[in-house]
Amino acid sequence: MIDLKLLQKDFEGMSAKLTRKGVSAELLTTLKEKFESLRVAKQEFETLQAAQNAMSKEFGVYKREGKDISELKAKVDANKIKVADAVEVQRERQEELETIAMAVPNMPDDSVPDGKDEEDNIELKKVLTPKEFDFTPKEHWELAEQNGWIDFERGVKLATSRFSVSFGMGARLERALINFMLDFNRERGFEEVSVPALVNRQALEGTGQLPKFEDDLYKMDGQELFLIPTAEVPVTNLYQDEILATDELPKRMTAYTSCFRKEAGAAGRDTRGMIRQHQFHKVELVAITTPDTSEIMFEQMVSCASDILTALKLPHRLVNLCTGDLGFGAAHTTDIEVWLPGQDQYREISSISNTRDFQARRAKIRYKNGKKNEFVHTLNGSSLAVGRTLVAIMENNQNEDGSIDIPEVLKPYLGM
RNA sequence: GGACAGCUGGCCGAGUGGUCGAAGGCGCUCGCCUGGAACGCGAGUAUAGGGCAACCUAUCUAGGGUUCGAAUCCCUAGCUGUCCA
Repeated sequence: MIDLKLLQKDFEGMSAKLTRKGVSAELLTTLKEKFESLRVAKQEFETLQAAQNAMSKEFGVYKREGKDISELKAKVDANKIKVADAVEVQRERQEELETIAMAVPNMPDDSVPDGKDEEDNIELKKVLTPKEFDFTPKEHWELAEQNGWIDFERGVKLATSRFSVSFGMGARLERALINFMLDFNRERGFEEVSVPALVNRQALEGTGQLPKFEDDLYKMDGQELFLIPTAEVPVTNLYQDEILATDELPKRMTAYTSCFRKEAGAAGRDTRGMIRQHQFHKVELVAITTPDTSEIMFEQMVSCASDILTALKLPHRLVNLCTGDLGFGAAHTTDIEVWLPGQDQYREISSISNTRDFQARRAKIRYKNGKKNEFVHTLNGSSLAVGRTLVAIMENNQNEDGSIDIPEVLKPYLGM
């Protein structure tokens, strides 16, 4: 959530930043007014409640001393009605404010380029040069089927479209990749955690998926539980509503989970193959830091993900997402795109974001800065999307006969 | 699935309608004591919000209710434990 106090203090500054994310100045003005009117309502309630408390105390004294209470009772009864009204007003205003405030995205950093969509993202650097093929490289679904690694039809039979099944070496490679990534992350100082794949509404509000993006989530029938779209949700929310000691920070965690997305807005995109599935494996990095160290952590997380690709000898590039492509909660994001020779283009395989205090404010994750409690910074990033990594291995390591070379670093994980 | 018991501050634990934001203990912080430490002694020690000082509001698992007034009574949910299926 954006800082509503800051909005009061520096309306111009915040409005300039949020306009770049398509938030209108009118909405922000409304928000500012609602915040102020909530403050007034709170004060009114507190004044009335203070009177009520004082009179109730007096009531006790009267009773003990055996005085006549009828006059006091009349006063207190009258005030009680006022208190009830004030509570109602306050609740209404609170709700109005939250409805608006929870749907406002994070402020983009100044370093985020303006832009409409991924076309406007800025390439930061390339790592490893794509290999020249002396034949036309195939796309991964062709290779996957030829090698018997992935069965797209049977996935659809079991569930619906955008589900697939891995067999044999395909399945083993997925498992090897997950283990390799988790080990790699652990060596970089990220503690492995294993978390629930179902979370409640509060968790999703904490990280920003709700209330705005409910359409893309799978919800349990008749229960306020959702399948996680990313491990970022359970892992970040581990510390929801907690005040962490400074020496506990930074918290660095890595988790492997399945992720579930309806892909409601992606009809027709990537319908073939396993680029865009409703269920996919992902190894995630999450960090919780003090505000002054979050950018250092960000660089470490980007390096971690990029170095995994380098270890797998997969060419990739880093791009700085533009305002139009930036996610709801992110202040800035670096995407890592892996080279897919079959598709003859770079495709997203990881996304690393610093949300600064945006999620911390929603999830109430704070730390003790001396005597004061302050919001932490939270960061998240994939390292990596497992299915897409497998796709990249297939396409980059293919031979003319369709066979695929196994990356050296994975061989120990495959007993080779 | 059924029955019962419980959920209080960092931890343990007292508290069954008003003087309880909460005794006592442990822990922690500071001071005294000491060559240094332990022991002992003294003081302090929840969180959030508003004024940003006095002070006020909220919080004893969560949500609702009764009452002038709730940690304390009632209802619902969650969790934990014990027993029975």
